[in-house]
Amino acid sequence: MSLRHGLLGLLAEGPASGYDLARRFEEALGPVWPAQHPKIYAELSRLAGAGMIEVDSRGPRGRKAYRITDTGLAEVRRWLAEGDVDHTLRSESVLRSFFFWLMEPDALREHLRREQRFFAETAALARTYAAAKDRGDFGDSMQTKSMRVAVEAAIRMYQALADWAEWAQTVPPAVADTGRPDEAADAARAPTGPDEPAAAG
Amino acid sequence: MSLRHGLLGLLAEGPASGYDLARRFEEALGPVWPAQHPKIYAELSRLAGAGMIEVDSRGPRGRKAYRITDTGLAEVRRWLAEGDVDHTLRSESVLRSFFFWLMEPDALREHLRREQRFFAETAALARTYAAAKDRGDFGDSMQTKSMRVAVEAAIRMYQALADWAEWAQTVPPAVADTGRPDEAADAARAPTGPDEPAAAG
DNA sequence: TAAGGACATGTACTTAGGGACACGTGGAAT
DNA sequence: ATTCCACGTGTCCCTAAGTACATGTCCTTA
Repeated sequence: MSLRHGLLGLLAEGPASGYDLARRFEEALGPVWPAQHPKIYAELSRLAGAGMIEVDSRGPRGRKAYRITDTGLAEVRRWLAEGDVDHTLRSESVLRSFFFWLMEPDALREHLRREQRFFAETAALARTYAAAKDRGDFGDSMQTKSMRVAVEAAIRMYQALADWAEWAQTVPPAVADTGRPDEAADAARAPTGPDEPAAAG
Repeated sequence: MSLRHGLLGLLAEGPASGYDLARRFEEALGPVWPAQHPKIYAELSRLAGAGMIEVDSRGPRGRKAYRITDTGLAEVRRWLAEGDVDHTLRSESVLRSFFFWLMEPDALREHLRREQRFFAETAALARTYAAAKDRGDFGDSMQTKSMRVAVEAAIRMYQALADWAEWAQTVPPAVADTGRPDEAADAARAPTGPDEPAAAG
């Protein structure tokens, strides 16, 4: 349940409304931890109920800004100190790659080109943020420095994926010219013996 | 709903039971797309209902092996051909990094060391699979080649994250000596004006 | 002054994910 | 003979995530 801690972490930087937090999630945390506003408002209520945040101020359009409490601050810190990190990297791009052999060579090439472009552009975008931060455009608070570290992760991951997509385009000749995809597919549908052992571990 | 397509993709390689598929998801697809057996069995029923798979054979302990149908095969192919790829990379590791400024310098250093080690080890493990495949240990079917491409993604992503964690350890001096973490936290709790504009986009 | 868009908060509903529980079988080793 | 373990399939329930819907306000611009 990292949304809870994401919200607390953002509120540790200063008071913010649900709307603010939704925007920050979309803009900054979105790529690594998506969250829509309904979830955020719901979680804020829960956090307020648990005494981890409290209403800091009320603004124009029913705006409610929340402030983190000592309890809330202790909770984020506890979460950060606790070592159990979930290391799964859900990636549909990589999931798809397991099944590239089912694609037509042309479609695959086109797909990889698109993926490469997307990842390269995203990496480039992250680099411009990093450059702005390094120039000091956002000040040099500790929060900004952490953000810089997070952006560096984005740069490296997206660049790695861009490189991967580029590299994969050099492989397809081998993938493509092994035979028609339908051979294997026919084999799959044929009533063969029950098992083949799982391949990779 | 990629679980559905993951299952269809695996079944395109040949008939398999829910148990087999659960194992393959855990062993091969786990890091990029986790799925537990209850979800898998449920989804298999749904797929069978939709005529995308059918029972291929029954084995010893009530074992049911499924086979993909032409409808099912068409559906995976449709999914693969359709361009809408969800590019979010849910990563708790990176999410946490946004909040590194809330951690004590020592704990942070230790955390980063652990992360680096984990990612490096995972990358190394992926490399041994890649090497085995390159030696031809798993044959050279098209499926194996796709798997090799997927493994390459794992290698590069995990290596990127390992490098990132290592790099991050060289930054902390700056993160650490900017001031006591509690200053900012105190500021967060202080009843200041409602807003500061969201920083990064 | 009318209209459009950003601001702002929520509810309702549906699906996905994950853990706990439940049950039974076949084979291998003690 | 018994015991243990891997095999094998499922249900139940709670939480998380995501989409659609609903409502209203303030400000700017045509």
